[in-house]
Parts: sequence; C-alpha cells; structure tokens
Amino acid sequence: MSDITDNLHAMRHSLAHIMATAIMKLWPEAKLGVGPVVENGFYYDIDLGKKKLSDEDFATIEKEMAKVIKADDKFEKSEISIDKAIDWAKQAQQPYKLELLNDLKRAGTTVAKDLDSAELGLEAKSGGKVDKVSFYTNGDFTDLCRGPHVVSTGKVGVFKLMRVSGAYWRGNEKNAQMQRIYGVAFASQKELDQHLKMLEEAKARDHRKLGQELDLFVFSELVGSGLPLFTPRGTTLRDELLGFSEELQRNNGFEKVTIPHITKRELYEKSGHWDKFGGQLFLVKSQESSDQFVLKPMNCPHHIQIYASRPRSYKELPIRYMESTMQYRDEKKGELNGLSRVRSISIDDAHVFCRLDQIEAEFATIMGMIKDMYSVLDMKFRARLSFRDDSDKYLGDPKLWEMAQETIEAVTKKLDVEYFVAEGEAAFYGPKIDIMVTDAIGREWQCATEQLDFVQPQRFGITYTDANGKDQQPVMIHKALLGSFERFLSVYIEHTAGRFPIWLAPEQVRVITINQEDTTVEYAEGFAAKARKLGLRLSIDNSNDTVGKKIRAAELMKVPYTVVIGPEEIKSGKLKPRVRKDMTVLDDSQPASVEDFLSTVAHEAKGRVHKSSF
RNA sequence: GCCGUCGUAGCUCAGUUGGUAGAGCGACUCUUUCGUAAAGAGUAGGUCACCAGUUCGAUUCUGGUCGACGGCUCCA
Repeated sequence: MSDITDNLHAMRHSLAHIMATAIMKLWPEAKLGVGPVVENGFYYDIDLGKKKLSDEDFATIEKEMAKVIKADDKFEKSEISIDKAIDWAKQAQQPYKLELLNDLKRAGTTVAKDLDSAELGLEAKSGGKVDKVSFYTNGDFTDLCRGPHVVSTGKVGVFKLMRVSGAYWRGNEKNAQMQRIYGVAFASQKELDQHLKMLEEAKARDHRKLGQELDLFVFSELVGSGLPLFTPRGTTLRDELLGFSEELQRNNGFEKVTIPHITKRELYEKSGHWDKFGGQLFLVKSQESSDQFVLKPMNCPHHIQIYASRPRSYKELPIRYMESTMQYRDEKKGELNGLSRVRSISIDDAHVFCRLDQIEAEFATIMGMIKDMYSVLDMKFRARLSFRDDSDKYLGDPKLWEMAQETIEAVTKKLDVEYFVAEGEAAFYGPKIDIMVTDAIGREWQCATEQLDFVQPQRFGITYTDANGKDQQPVMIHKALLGSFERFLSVYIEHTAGRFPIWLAPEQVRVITINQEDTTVEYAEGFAAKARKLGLRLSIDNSNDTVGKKIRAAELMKVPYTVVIGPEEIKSGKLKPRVRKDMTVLDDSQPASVEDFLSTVAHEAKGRVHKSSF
C-alpha cells in the first residue's frame, strides 16, 4: 500500500471510531460490534436494541460526528493484557467486544477468522499466541482496536453517511441482527463529489431501468421472481453475443453439444454437487416412475457422460464441448436482483477434457478467446487467480492443486495479462482464473472464468488410453467467456448505458417517413428491403406523428442510425442519416447514396466495429 | 432466508385523517401531411398487488401471502 492509500485507510477507520463515539453519545446503551474499512469508506455494526435507525437519523449522527472532529482529540494507543481488556468490556457493558476478547483469549490468533483481524485489537505475535490487545482512545471514547488511526479526530477528510442495513453479528445468520451504518469517505471534497457523481451515473445507467425503457426484458409475477423474460430486442442482444462467443469457440476447436434440462438427481450426487449445493436445486417429480429429477444447475456432469460414452484415446484429446442452454439455480429470494442475479441462467459454458501436459496450452487458448472477446466488447479486464487457502473445503490432491496453480500463474504471465492472486476464492474442485472486467464508470465485475477440475473426472472415473495402453485420468477445464448472459447483460447495459454498438443494437436503423403518402411509404419499404438483404435489422416509423416526435422516439430508443425519408430523398436518391452521437464510423454531415450508406452500416455490423468510449 | 423500506392505469407519479380515485406520457380515434428531440382535440384504460380480519362500509386500519428495492449472507 502506498502512503496515500495507507492514510486514506487510517482516515476511514478513524471515522468508524468517530461515528461510534457520536452514537455512544446519542444512544449510550448502544452495543458495539466491529467497524472496519470497506471499499469507499467504512461501517460500524451496532446493536441499538429497539431503536431502528433510518436515513433521518443520519443528520443527527453527522452533526455529532462533526463535534468530535472539531474537538480534534488525539487517538491514543494503549496496550493491556487480555484479562484487563475483558474487565474493561464487562465494565463498559459491551457484550460483543467481550465475546471477541474471550474467543481471543481461548484460541489465540486463530480466533475470529470470519472477521478482519485488523479491526480487532489483535496483534499477531511471532509465537502465534495473543497475550496483549491494543486500544485506541479519542476524548472519552475507547475502543478495542489495532488501528491504524490518524493522529487526531480532526484529520479525517470528508465523509457522508449513506445507509443503514441489517447485518448479522460475525456474519452468521444465527447470531443477533445488528444495524450496519455505512459511510463513504475521501481525502477531499472533490473526491467525495466524484464518488457521489459516479453513484448517480450508476443509477441513471441501472440496467433494470434501461431494460424496461429499451424494451429488452421483463418480469412477470406469474412466472416468478428471478426469471427474466427476454423480449425480441433483448433476445437479439443475447443471440448476437452468443453467436460471437460460439464463433470464437468454434474457431478454437470447440464443438457444440445438446443436453436435456432435467436429470436424475443421482448425477449430481455422483458429481458432488448434491452435497454442496443440493439446497439450491429445483426438484422435478416424475409421475410415471419413482425417479427424482432435478433441473440442471450446470452442464459439466452431462458433458462428462458424453465423454464417458465410449473409450477415449490420448490421440483424440483435448475434447472440447460447448453448450449455452439455460440452467436453474434456486437462489435465495433476497439475493435476486434484476438480471445480475437470477434463477434461470444461460452461460456460454464449455468443458475441455485434456491430458495434464495439455493444460497450459488449453488455458492459453481460452485466455486468447477472452482477450478477443473483450477487445471487441471494448472492455478492459484483469485476471484474478483464485487459489485455495489452507481450509478443508477443497477436494482433491493438494499436490495437484499446487502444480495447477503454478501452471495458471505461468500462463497468465506469459500472455501478458494483468493479474492478482486471491487466496480462498478457488472452487471446491480446483483453482481458477476469474476475469474481472472494468466498466465505463470504473466498477469491476467478474465475467469470464476458466477453471481447472481434478475432482469430477475422478468422481466419474473417466479415463483415456495412453500411448502405452494404460488407463489415465483426464483433467477437466470449465470455461465461460461472457459468463452468465444475464449477468453479463446487466454489466454491459450499464457499461454502454444502452448505447449498443451496431453489431449488437437490436434495431440498427430506423426509417422515419415524413408523411404517410403512398410514394413515401413505398420508397421507405424499398429501402428497408435492401437493408434487410444486407442482414440489417431495422424498422419503419410511418405513424401519424410529426417528424420531430418520431426522431425523439428513435433517440430515446438509442437507435444508432435514423434515416428520414421524404420528397427530397426520393428525388435525389441520397440520405442524410442521423447518427447516434457516440458512433464514430459514419459522418452525418454529408449526404450519402442509399447504397453507400447501407453497405457502410452492414460492413460496420459485420466487422463488429466498436467505438472507444461510452 | 434475515433486517429495513415499498407496492395506486402500460410507464412516471399525485390523492383518499375509512364513504371504491386523478395528472402527464403512452395506446386508440379524428383533424393535421409535417424536414432531424414532444402538432391539436377526443376516447378508452384501475377489484388502488393478492387473501383474510375489524367495520354499516376497507384502496385507506390489522394480519398473512406474493412481488420490488437497499443491505446481510451465499455464489458450482
């Protein structure tokens, strides 16, 4: 961490203390949980008993915080023994702090793994055993804390309380529900303003809002929550994206397969998913037999069955199956959100079956496709190498894991992809590379992924015959370029703010007639026929509205090209296309012949031309 | 699933301290035939999310269900 981010971290953390100071003053009965730093600010979990905070309380708390800041009290650090700390917690009537300290005393540094140890007064001593804890005091407020803090309460930059929400004590839903008060904080007013502006921009781009306005997808209470219905426009988007993904994959030796959407539950018992995710599977009961079916939550076990349908030779590896049909996961209600979290998911999924010595090349091929994909989509990304930690939730031979993680890192380096390692983010069956895509307003999202899997080939006992006639176990690689289409669309709609490049635009050209006379309408229809011959998607607006109003309607739908047709065009055979302002290929200052215009647009669409900024 | 907020026309919203509701946009009809972001007039459209309860009477109060939003938690 640089000095600047270090200082920002200290400021945010100090603000958490200042907020706690203010709240203790306003509600002395408050019981404090923990108050860590998060991405753009800080929060503090607080148990206020029956008092429910709302947005209206923020002004009061902020005012009280301002007093603390104005006092400019020094943050004084003190170190005391655990036993004394426990006495302090009892005296201060802080049961949550007391619980932390008791755990700390009982288990040393291994305690409270579910919490960020930086927020506890936990000093990791070389021996691994904690005997002392540190406290910070500002004015008459003292809190168990490791720090770091700024020198005094006056040095904390600018902040704003944003929201309050429920949060379980120590993240466990069996524990008490506390109130999490969340604030953002920056070094300067300018940075805070920028952040607030970004949030506003994000709200304006919200894919749920744009999805409705641009007529891309809808939900129906009768169908159910988390089950989006894609309109013709939305389906065009999906199909174009899928077409591109499949084209890339086909060019790299992937073959499409087709599987049913239901399967006997035994398939997932064998794969290990039933144990791990059984609660999130939709069950389907047969009325003809005693079979218990489930809706497929994934495709890999099916693909394994295709692989396993006959003996395989080392010569035919790698075998690469792709598949993008819908999958179903019974996500928890409260987690559903627009398209970004749904219960019906389609992924541009594929599974590679290969030999150990082919892993590196396969990973490189997939990374190459990811680069192609996001270059055309005009989105920057970096790779998160999701490795295991030392917990016991992972299956398979640790040695293989280690070897695989090394290979993955080597490939990423070799292909010159920016990356970082995230321990503990691996799937239970193997390490993976997750692609973190940055959108136009700077937010990062996980989209593409490639994952190594040693576990399923073993569980299903699939083999190939090597050069010596011996059975060997292949390795599996799971991959997705876009990831879930639903999720990707949510990201991409917000990235582009609905201004899709020509190859993805559901409606590429809109033809507006200046009047409803036969000659005008016939000319427009002739124009449309020529355009459709070139594979363009367009519509004619010959409604009885003014030209201005029809232009406005096309603008609101973010149609890339709008063409007005009237006596002038019919006479000259030339068009003056109105070009959506972010488009760069066609210049709308000059009239163009019908043929030139259409071939330019068709060429742009076919070439998947994108522009450089949204 | 949990905590909190919310649900009035296709959309955005107003309103009813309990006596079954209104605007703008959109749709439809007519007039207008128009030159690059809203032409004018009229008409239709609502079991006030759903189901119970209280009440002479519920869209309004109470309870439950469903759905949405902000978080928590989870994410193959």
